[in-house]
Amino acid sequence: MARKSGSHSEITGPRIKQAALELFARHGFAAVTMRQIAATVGVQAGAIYNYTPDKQALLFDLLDGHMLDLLRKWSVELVPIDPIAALDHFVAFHLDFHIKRPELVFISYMELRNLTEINFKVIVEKRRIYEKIIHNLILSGVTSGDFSVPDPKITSLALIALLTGPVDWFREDGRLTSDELTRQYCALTRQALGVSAQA
Amino acid sequence: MARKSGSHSEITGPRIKQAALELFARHGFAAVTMRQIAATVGVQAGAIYNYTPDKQALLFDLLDGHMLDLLRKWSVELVPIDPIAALDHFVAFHLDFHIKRPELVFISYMELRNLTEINFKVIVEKRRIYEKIIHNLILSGVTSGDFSVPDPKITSLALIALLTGPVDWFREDGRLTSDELTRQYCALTRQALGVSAQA
DNA sequence: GATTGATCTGAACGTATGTTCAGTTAATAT
DNA sequence: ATATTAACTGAACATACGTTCAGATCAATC
Repeated sequence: MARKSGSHSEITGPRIKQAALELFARHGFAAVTMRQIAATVGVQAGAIYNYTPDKQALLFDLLDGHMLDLLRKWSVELVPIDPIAALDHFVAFHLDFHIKRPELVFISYMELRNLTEINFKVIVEKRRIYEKIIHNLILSGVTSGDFSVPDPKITSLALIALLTGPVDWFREDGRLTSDELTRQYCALTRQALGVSAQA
Repeated sequence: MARKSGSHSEITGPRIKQAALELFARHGFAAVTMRQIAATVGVQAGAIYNYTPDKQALLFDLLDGHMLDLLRKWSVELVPIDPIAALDHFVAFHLDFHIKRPELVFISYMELRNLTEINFKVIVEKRRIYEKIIHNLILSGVTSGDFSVPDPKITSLALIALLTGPVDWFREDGRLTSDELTRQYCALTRQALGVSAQA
């Protein structure tokens, strides 16, 4: 055997994924060509096919990896039992996770339709699992009397939209630190869920 | 002259726009071909060029028309002076306008990057004007003491994200009527802006 | 019924696409 | 030194793209 360590593949593979991510986010999946990705990495288009079977797999791996990362990271969080504390915890987690991955969040939202039917279903199922987390969280707060919302299902969808919004405008080097962002969104969501002023 | 009235152009033109809108929304601007649009309308690809100079203009006209429509419709609204009533009015207006045009809202958010630089600036400027409306509305409520928010600028951005979210999931024939949706989102935004419980 | 001109067809244009693959390169192991 | 083979090149493949345009079509006008 030749080229075990010191091989380029260990560096070229991730670089292709990274280039695909950035280009898909900036120009859209359909508008990006394999040659553009290759040029960004510094290889010829043919070389990409040593690392992915086709363009579709390149997109799917990015989205599926993103959702797996999200679910795995949440599964090891230590979530408080108290609904209000749990809400704060979720808000902080969701904001932190999403703000650190603006490109992945963006393409996960808007390149779903470019997935094949099978790949689409895989991603949607993972998303459904995540939505269930916040839904259950709201339900437990309503049951305990800590939250006051007219419709937990709608509120959970609204909350995700609210908490994902900052991805569009938050900048790490902006006038707002991520800590301040979290504090403000904790207050905002508490108000939105009708948590009484003290606590 | 021949063919003044009874001309096909009066019907084909709008049909091309409509087909482009639906296809752009479903598959993305870059993924849609002129031949697909033509086939949807029932003409050959070449015929489209009687109605638009190129594919780019097709996209721009949709987005610019959408923003013009939004700003014009708001400009003739009779907005209450009282900040809380004005907020309710804005929430109802924004939800109603956006829910009725899910495809336009979707492509306005995600096809911006496929505009040429000049066209991009035109749309972003119109969007800025709209954002200023809700920003000023919040500022007036904070000044009057009706609202309690830590940062009006961030809150205005969060509010737009919150109020545009339903476009993704609201269905006219779903279990929620648009009136109920409006009522719930009025309550949700009041809570989010810290409006005290009575009123 | 001949003329007009807006509307549309159908083929062609140059260029670009995703993907394949025979062959070159170069780092490792013997 | 030689053999081995992962990694990559560069050209080619069939197909598709946006756009153009000479000519066909046909309803309204004279």
